[in-house]
Amino acid sequence: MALRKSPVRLDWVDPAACTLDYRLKIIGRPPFFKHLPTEAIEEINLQFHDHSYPAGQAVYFEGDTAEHLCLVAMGRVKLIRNTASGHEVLLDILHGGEYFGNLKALGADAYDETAITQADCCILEISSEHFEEILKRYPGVTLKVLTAVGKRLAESREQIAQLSTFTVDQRIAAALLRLAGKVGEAHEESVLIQLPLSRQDLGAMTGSTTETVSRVMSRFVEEGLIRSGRKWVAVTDQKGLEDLIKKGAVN
Amino acid sequence: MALRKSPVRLDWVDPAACTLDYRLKIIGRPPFFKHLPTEAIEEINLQFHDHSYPAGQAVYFEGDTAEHLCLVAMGRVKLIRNTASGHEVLLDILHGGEYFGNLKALGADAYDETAITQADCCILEISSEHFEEILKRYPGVTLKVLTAVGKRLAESREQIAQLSTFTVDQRIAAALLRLAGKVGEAHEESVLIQLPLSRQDLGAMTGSTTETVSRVMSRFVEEGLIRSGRKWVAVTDQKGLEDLIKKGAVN
DNA sequence: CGACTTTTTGAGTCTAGTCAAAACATGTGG
DNA sequence: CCACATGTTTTGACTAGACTCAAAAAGTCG
Repeated sequence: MALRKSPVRLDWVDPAACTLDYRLKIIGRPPFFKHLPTEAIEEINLQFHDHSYPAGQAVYFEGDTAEHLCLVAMGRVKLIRNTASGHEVLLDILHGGEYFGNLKALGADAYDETAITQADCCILEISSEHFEEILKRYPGVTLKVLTAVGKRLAESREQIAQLSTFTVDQRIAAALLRLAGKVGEAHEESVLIQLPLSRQDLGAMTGSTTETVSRVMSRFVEEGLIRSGRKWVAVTDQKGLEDLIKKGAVN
Repeated sequence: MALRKSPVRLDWVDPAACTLDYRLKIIGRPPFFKHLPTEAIEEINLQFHDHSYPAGQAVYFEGDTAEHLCLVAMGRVKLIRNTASGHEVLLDILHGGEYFGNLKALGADAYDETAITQADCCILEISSEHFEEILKRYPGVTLKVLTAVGKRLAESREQIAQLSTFTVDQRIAAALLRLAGKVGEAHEESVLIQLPLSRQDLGAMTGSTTETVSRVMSRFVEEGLIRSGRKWVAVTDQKGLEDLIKKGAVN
């Protein structure tokens, strides 16, 4: 069921790709800027600096002083925590228009996770101070930021509940559905998850191991729930995966 | 090693206990009100209503329309999520001065967890609208709320990392240390966790089962790390528990 | 093609869950 | 104050899900 070549196609990122037009589009995406008029976005744009990162490079490390709020303009960014035991936990994968830097810029001192580019990226960064100025100038934004963070908190708690009660099968199914909903690209028979996703990544997302993920995914393929190859996955039977998650209810 | 009677003593709560003085003290505790002058606290106080709940009663349920932000004045409140599989996940246990209601009041529609009193409680509640008015009147508060929510997000992510990589032993040790730090009461040889805490509660906190928690705790008692009885725990060897958590590093 | 990475498969082990029953506490009412 | 009803904790035996280690197979890229 695996294709010869990965069907995942990420936009090629060259440093010049972040045109003014594109920057404005990206800055207008986060829920806390979306409602602002074009002039405001243009003004805010002046405070952002863009940086290009090749795939696999760190934007910042866990423990660094939290000086920036970042927006993914192009590419994909992984948020990772390294535990004392040397294990890697993949907290989230972000794509165009999503913010990170965890808003530590506001009050806390250090980043509590590492941000690594998963593909070539263009990242827009704003300093803590400039962001606070924006909050002062556009008071409505603060409340929206609060809502956005609240949403992330809710998601984290959902994740906690899942890790606490789901089997590995269910956690993997949930992760695939979440990613499909987020960066899914509809094809004839399936929804392609538009990012390079290895078994190891999935293991780190679900609190499992590469080998176990591999076994489970092979079974999912046999059962016709997904199609998958090296570093790519497509969901073919969304309802089937959802049923698998609910199935725990029988216990 | 178990005492005949639980050493945990919670203040008795009678409906009249929430005197004006006490209310003002509690309202001044959350990080987002702490910095306000007395007059402001007094004004804010007028928007809060107090409610008494006997132990084991729900303040609100998961899915209810999120209409209130709450403060624990007296007693203890458990934040719980019920999964589709019928399992209970204990997200947090709150005590005097801590807020809950998850700030859904700001933007989102429904509570995403159930709040149940673990002991007799006095809860201060404020409506969504009144809270928003306060945010407008005291602009600095919004930013502090944001910081507070950000902190909870960071804690949740820590929790995710722990669930993903820790063994049950380590998760239980971490939970005990967290609770000891939060509601711990120093005694000669130990730190008593000042709340009624059953093995089942600990199971729900650590994504484990009553039986497993019981076995692990018995071992902890043997090893002199804790002392425990029916619905109470005291940490006797904090460093021992910390070592246990770090021990994963050997893997 | 050949070096490298990722994925798969296999066998063995162990942690933690399940089910069932006993032991223990606690509070109640006689 | 004792006996009973109830809820909590402990213990035991068994099972199974998932991890570990090791090696082979399959993709990918220069």
